[in-house]
Amino acid sequence: MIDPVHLYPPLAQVVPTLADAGPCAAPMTVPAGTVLFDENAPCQGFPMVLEGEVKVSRHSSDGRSLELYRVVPGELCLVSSASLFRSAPLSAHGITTRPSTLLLIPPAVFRQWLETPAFRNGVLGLFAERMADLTGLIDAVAFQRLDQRLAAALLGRGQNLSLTHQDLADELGTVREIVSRLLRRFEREGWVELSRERIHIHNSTALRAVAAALPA
Amino acid sequence: MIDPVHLYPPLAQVVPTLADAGPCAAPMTVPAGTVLFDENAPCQGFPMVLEGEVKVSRHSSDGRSLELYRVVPGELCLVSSASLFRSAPLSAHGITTRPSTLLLIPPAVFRQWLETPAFRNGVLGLFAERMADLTGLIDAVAFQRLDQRLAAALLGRGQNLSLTHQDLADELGTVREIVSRLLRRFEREGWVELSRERIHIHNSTALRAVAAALPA
DNA sequence: TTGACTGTGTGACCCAAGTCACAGACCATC
DNA sequence: GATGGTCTGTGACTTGGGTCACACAGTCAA
Repeated sequence: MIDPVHLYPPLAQVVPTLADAGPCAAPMTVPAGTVLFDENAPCQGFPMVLEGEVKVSRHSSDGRSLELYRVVPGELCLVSSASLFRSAPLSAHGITTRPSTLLLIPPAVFRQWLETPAFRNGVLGLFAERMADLTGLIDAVAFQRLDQRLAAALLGRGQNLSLTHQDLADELGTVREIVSRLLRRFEREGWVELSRERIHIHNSTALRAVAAALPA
Repeated sequence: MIDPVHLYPPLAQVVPTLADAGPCAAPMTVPAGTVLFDENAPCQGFPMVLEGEVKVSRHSSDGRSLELYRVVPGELCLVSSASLFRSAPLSAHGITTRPSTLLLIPPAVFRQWLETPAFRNGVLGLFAERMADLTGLIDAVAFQRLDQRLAAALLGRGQNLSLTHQDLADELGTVREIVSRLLRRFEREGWVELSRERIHIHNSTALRAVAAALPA
């Protein structure tokens, strides 16, 4: 099993406690593409990601979708768990992007862990982090053009991305055609090179400039 | 002074504790329009609204602004306080919409209060609530047309609203002209009646239908 | 009453983004 | 190598929303 001690911040400090209480929550391993929770089926318990990645997104009535954020190892998935703190569930959609190992912490245990200040701070820190993500997303969606957001989405994943235009569209909350068009533009500028399910980045500096809305 | 006992949920249960620790945090009263915190000047401490209202919004580089949510009596302002749980501040703008009384809770005291489970749950509930607000806003901005959002913004404030088109624009993250145009459309439909700084709602059912994107 | 200021209405125009309808390209596998 | 799936490119068109440049109406104070 994965040693929780190597989980990275901000919950790392809690790990001793976690290790103590470890046996009470069975870690589970699921393949990529597993739906952990859904618009109308919140999961009961606090999923902590030990390995892998969970993508949390919202879906519009007309079939588009928009990624809210991703949960990486060491983090708790708060959208799902947040519903345990309020009456109504937060409608969002959680899916693993790759094979993942999760710890599903029962509410009772979670509440008990909250007794320790370090864990508490970790959780509050996570909430704060998520709020930052969401407010950032809000003004991206409200105030930025799609080419900027697309450029930003391409960065920070290495030189070679392996995904479809539809994947990017779902991430940005738009449709495939638009992504294709913009990527084509980027290619004509010589910033990227496109092939099937593959984007190779040649000029990340230019992309960064677009993302920051600097005049080209 | 306002009796905290009458503050409404979700922090109501905490009030005994609050009353105990009351003297350590001086309540302060400020006029409407007071800027509590700013993009680059987070307030140090956890402001709890006892009376009045705080509007939290973001501003774009090109002068537009978008309301994130409002903090009403009994709630803590989390955006500002959230920065105390992470390295970077959450850049947002907080301003009172009317004369307000606030309790500024010092971090040390706050952390102490977190020892009591009821307070903890209240705070986590608030965080969850805010996340719900924000995700709701995200898909409004991403997936809804402006007439829907405007209609929604008009509802739930009584029959007679007294505000300028610019106020609504700032709330929705758009510009005045668009709001004027849409309101004019609503007026031509006979749903509202417009005069200077005043909107009278004649047909809230129709507005609700638009807000819900039902075919007119 | 005369300004000055703040709000409102509006028309002309622009552009980003979305829609529709395809045509190919690539890939698997039978 | 035929066939059906998934992915990609693209042109034509629509449209929502934003920009600009005004005119004009209330309101208030000097």
